[in-house]
Amino acid sequence: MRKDAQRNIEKLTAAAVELFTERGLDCPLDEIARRAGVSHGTLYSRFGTREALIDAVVPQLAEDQLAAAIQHAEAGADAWDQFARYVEKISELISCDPALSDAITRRYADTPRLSAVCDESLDRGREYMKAAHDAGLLRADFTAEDFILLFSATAATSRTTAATAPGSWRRGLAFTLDGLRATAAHPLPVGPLSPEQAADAMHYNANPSRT
Amino acid sequence: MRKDAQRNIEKLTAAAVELFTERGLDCPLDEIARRAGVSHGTLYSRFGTREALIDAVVPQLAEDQLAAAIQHAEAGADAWDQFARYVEKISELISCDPALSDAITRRYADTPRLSAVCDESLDRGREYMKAAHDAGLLRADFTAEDFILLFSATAATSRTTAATAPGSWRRGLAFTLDGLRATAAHPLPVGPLSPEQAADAMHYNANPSRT
DNA sequence: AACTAACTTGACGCATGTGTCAAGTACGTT
DNA sequence: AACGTACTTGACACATGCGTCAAGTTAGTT
Repeated sequence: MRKDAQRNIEKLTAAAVELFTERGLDCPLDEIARRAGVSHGTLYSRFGTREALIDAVVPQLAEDQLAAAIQHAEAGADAWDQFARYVEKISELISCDPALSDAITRRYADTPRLSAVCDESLDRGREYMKAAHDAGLLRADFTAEDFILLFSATAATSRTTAATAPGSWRRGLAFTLDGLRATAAHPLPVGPLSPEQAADAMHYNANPSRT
Repeated sequence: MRKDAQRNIEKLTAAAVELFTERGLDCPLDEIARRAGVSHGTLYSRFGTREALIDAVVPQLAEDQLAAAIQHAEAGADAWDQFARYVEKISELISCDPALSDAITRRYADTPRLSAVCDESLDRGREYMKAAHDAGLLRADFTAEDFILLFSATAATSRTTAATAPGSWRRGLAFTLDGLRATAAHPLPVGPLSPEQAADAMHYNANPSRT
């Protein structure tokens, strides 16, 4: 690898981090190249596909932030608190960083490293869930597959209200969390998603193109 | 107005109803023209803008369906039930009909007739809310402006899971509704949206274009 | 049946974004 | 310092979608 090529990769990586964070993983590749100060041909020749660029850049970003979420959760007083703080913090990440939002909701499929990072974090969520179940604080019919319902709801709410009422996803989430306490439970109208359904829903490639 | 022009308007209207319902209010105008069997130039000369077409076509659609929601709500046994059934039915409309989803979440702004229809339905929602408040069944800190949080969450969930687990928005909503009962209430982290914020959030023109 | 105004057409220009490739540039080796 | 290869460039082709308009067509009046 020649030095100039190496330098370009670094410039592209840095620009990608910035733009992904500002605008989400679907931002125009041309802009990334422009901000990096190279032609977009270079970007294609270095990374080939958007997915490859994402997978080269975002996992680190995600890992750092998701680690912070775990830390935040650990400060919880009891099992419920930890569960709630975990969900809140992930939601906060989703609402503050479009890149994280797209990562966690699995907007792009061919990003194995990124997926691994996110899966790992979800595993932690599952532990908090289990602990809260065992403590009898989280309603028993909440399953690991329900996380996606929480996160996609928050993602939508924060997108809708970001411009006018930035924090209000917290309000929506608080309503839902109150419904997740064991004491609030009423029978649910439909069963949980199967793990496969949840995985598919996660890999649902946004840009709805209801076409 | 010449007869052929009249006929074309009818063909366009019919095609628009179909495509809006299938794909949402943002479907390509060219396709509507194609399905109507006219050139897209005709569509532009008859309606001028997408908003004008929407406002000519969707209010009727919305009115019918929203009326059904009211009817569905009325069947509830008590004030809570009516409130819940109202929210559920609106959510169902959102999840089954992309046109309704875009209408209710106010995806396009310059559609006065459509807005009026939606506002009217929201007013009914407010009445159910009030009754449920008065009966002490709905948590006191839920405000009219919180409806948007509910609906945008459902819209997102049903978009995410429509392909794999069509009914699961009901599950997410059920969690939240359980959190809206007076008995489930815990203090909220942030205050309600102001009416202005809610209005802005509603008029938030989707197609996020986080640009 | 001729005429005119209303109407329709489809090609055009515009903008955004993806992905490719021949030609030109520059690295670093000899 | 000359050379070959790795690398970069920017124009190109492609696709989608919006919006316009001169030219052609048709309705319906005289």
